[in-house]
Amino acid sequence: MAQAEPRPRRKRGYEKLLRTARRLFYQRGFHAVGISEIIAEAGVARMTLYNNAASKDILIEAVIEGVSIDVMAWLERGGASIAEPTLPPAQRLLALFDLFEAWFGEPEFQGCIFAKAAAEFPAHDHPVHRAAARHKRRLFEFLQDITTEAGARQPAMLAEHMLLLLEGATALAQQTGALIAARRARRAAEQLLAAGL
Amino acid sequence: MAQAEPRPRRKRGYEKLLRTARRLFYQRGFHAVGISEIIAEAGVARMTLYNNAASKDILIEAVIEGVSIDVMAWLERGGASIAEPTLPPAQRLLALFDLFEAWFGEPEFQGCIFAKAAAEFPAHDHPVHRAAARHKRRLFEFLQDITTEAGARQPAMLAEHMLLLLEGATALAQQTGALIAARRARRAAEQLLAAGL
DNA sequence: TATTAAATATACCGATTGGTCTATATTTTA
DNA sequence: TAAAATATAGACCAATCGGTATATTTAATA
Repeated sequence: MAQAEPRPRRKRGYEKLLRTARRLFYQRGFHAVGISEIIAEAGVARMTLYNNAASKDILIEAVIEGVSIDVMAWLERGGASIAEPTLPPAQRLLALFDLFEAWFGEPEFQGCIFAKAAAEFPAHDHPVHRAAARHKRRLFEFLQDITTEAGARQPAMLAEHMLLLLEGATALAQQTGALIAARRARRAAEQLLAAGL
Repeated sequence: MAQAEPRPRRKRGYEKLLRTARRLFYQRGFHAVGISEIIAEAGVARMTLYNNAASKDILIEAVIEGVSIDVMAWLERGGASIAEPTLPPAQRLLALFDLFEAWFGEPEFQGCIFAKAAAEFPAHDHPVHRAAARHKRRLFEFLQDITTEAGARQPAMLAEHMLLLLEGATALAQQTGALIAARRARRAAEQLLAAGL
């Protein structure tokens, strides 16, 4: 019964390409990073890209979708006790802000990759823009599940308030470099929770 | 002999170039729009750019700074009754959210140009990034003046809460296309004002 | 009016862009 | 082991990139 293999190593080159592209796009921007640089840094042949993605835009879309999947999986798996069932829901929401503060402090922090994607591909019907919007919707639903569970009077509104604060804090932290934004957002969240639960 | 400094000549071509660049950069992104397209659309010679700005980056910096000046002047002049001295300060803060809602509804709305600039020029010491951060600081001080005048217990914190909500609403509106974000942000602002005044 | 700054048109540059093609080699799987 | 994916190197492409050079013309001011 030799079945416990981790995963068939299919498309190793493309996966490495995706990881490298994710890093470079996030650190320097989608238009600022060229194909040649990505494949050189990934140590991969040019055709490894075009055999798997029809264009740079589609590669970017795949990167964005990959990040979204990873983020949501991490949140739902219980990253930083957010989904910890023993904690009261309000505490789990506030834990999110602590988590964001830690994120802002990381040296690689460069803001929200979805906000950046939507900014660089402003057309609402562009696949990359749509992928970014999709993620924000997933995030909202994730928050709404918690506010509902917390017994909020208006779960959707409270979830949107949390999302507004998280989004604002991330944007300000990236623009001004002031990671205190997370702490300030947490204070605001505490007050909104007190009013809305 | 202290002479009156020579009146700067009008540089009509360059000013038209700046206006066109502002529009194109905002609508489609800084890296996505090339020099040739800008000068073609402005109907201006290539050298009109390079006689006034040493590089594309410096042109972008000038554009950003110009937008910041216009925005701040408009706010301080009393755009949409925000600086209307007859209104109570709390109402003036809330008027800002109504104003943002109207902005989100404009067909040309594409988010915050400063957030986009900071996203496309992520290096904190890049002149364009610094210019964007500068504007956010000005905005914060503008808000802080009002919260102070309103007699807030912690004017700085309240101002940052307002900024977080405005920033978050703008980011979400651009990414998801949902202009309801402004209305939701206003509701949150009402609650935070009630708690903080 | 003479001077001079500002704007013009156009040709040019090397580098880079995203993308294609081909022919060979390496893995994976049936 | 053979067949079928997958990855390889690298030449090649037209188009565009940001930026420079030069010589000419337009327009504002002293």
